[in-house]
Amino acid sequence: MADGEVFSKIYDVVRQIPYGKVATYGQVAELAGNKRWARVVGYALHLNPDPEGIPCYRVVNKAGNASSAFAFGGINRQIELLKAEGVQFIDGHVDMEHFRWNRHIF
DNA sequence: CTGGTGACCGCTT
DNA sequence: AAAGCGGCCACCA
Repeated sequence: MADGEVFSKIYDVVRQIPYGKVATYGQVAELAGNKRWARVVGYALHLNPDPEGIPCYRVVNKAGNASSAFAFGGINRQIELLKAEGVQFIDGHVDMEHFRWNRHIF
């Protein structure tokens, strides 16, 4: 599988996101290898080949706001799922100050 | 086959 | 300090 090596890493990183935490596209991209892949991360999640194994709803932009193109039944659905995990929201955006996945880069 | 886009972010000036 | 631009991957027309 020479094609999709980056995608595989992105999916792997997203799967490593713990329960009750959220990660940003840039952070996932950075953990995947390069920060510039943030855009690729968005596309990778857009494909979302395994929504059950890849909690793309735990991935939000740096602003802490969910993507407007969320396709899980509505943008609200993602917020509801995150709230169900205990993630706090401030004025409609995630409290990145305390719920951002604090993971250090290898 | 080529061009352009997309759920984004960091860096440079 | 603020604003603007580019960049990487894969898929569609």
